[in-house]
Amino acid sequence: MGRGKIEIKLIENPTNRQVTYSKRRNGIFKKAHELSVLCDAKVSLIMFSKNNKMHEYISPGLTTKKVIDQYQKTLGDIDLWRSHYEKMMDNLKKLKDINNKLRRQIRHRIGEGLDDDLSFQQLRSLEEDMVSSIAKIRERKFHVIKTRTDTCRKKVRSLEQMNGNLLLELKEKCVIHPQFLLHDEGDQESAVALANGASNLYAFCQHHSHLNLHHHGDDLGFKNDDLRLA
Amino acid sequence: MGRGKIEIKLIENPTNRQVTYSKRRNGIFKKAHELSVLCDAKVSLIMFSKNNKMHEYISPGLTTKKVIDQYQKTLGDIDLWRSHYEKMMDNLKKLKDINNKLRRQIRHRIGEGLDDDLSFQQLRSLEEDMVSSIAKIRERKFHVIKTRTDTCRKKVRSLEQMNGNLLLELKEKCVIHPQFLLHDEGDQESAVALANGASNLYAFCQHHSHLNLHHHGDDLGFKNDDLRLA
DNA sequence: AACTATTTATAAGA
DNA sequence: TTCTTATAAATAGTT
Repeated sequence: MGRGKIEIKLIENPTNRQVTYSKRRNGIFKKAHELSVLCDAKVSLIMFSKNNKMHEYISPGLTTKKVIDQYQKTLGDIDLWRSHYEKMMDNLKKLKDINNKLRRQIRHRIGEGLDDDLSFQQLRSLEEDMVSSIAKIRERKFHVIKTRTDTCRKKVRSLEQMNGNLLLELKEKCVIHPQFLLHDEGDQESAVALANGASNLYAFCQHHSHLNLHHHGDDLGFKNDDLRLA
Repeated sequence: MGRGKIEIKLIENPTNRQVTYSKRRNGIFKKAHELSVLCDAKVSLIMFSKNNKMHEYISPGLTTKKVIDQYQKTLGDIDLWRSHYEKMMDNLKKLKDINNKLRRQIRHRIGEGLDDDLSFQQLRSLEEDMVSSIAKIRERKFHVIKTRTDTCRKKVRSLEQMNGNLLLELKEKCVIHPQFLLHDEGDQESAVALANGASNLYAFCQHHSHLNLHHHGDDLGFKNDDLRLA
């Protein structure tokens, strides 16, 4: 803006440079002040000319010291936040590394990526490890099956006991009301069928007394598939 | 500069204010950079918006820290110089005050400016002081006169002694060469006259023996006026 | 330091 | 936020 356009590069002529410095310095100071007033901003403008002469502008009601203090506090906060951020980034990186190692191990253990970078020794070691792992798994499997089988047997015994009791009760009732007794086969299968009938009767009672005795989730410590396995 | 002219006062509308802050901030940063490049100046521009968001510009190849350090050093130097200057000014002022008091005192003591601002008490005190001072001066004057008189008497005695000796010497010489003896009056005045003649003779002898016995300045502790006073 | 032809910045509007 | 544009302001070169 002026008689001619100028390139933004060092003005070689010292006189021109000095004149331009003066003029533009005043221009910037004016603009800084306008910004302070228009937008209620805190502005600190410090400049040293080529011959180290200092000039400064500071928003009204402030001191350069105050601005510098606020500046340094802000920087400090940024540093604080940045160090925190950097620690998080470090953690993230470490976790990703571990994650990748684990994924690789898993791939190896499911037989993938074995020809990538595994030495024979590593393969042998992996194999051994897998064999001993399988042994452990089997041992555990048998233990679980045995436990479930035992549990199931206990249940069966308990139910048989209950059935026996119910059967006895039923027979007593039939003595009092003989019309209930259609057949008298007295074998095991009949007892079970009667027990099922009793079970249905029980469900019927639930419905009418508005009680909710259904079990949710695994509150009682075993699930449907436990029964299926038994 | 814009579609309309605006007054330089706080923009009340927060949206407008924010927009203007953004635009003008960029404008100032651009100008700061141009100044840095055109004039090889060190520019540090720190600003905080109304909601304490910070923005800064710093000349290429610099850090805000460096500028702040230089700023503080410059301020320190200014303070240092100023404190030195202020001490000098203080001293100067004190000396001027003392000077004025002394001048005033002197004026009073030579009887000038007595009606300016002196109370009766002060005048009485001044008078007393002057009287005692005059007494001291007189005392000293008499002491000096007495000392000089004594010194002079001693010289006279010494010279009379010398004269007596010379007179005796001269009489002896006259016995050997009687033609020198014109009168024989033997009284005091004659003795003195003869002493003066002897003095001349003595000067004659000096001249011929090339001895320099003249005394220079006050090497001997008394001067011509001492003799006049005696 | 003052002037002025130009360039640049920007207020308002979209 | 960004773009446009009429207008205000800054300033380069000159006196």
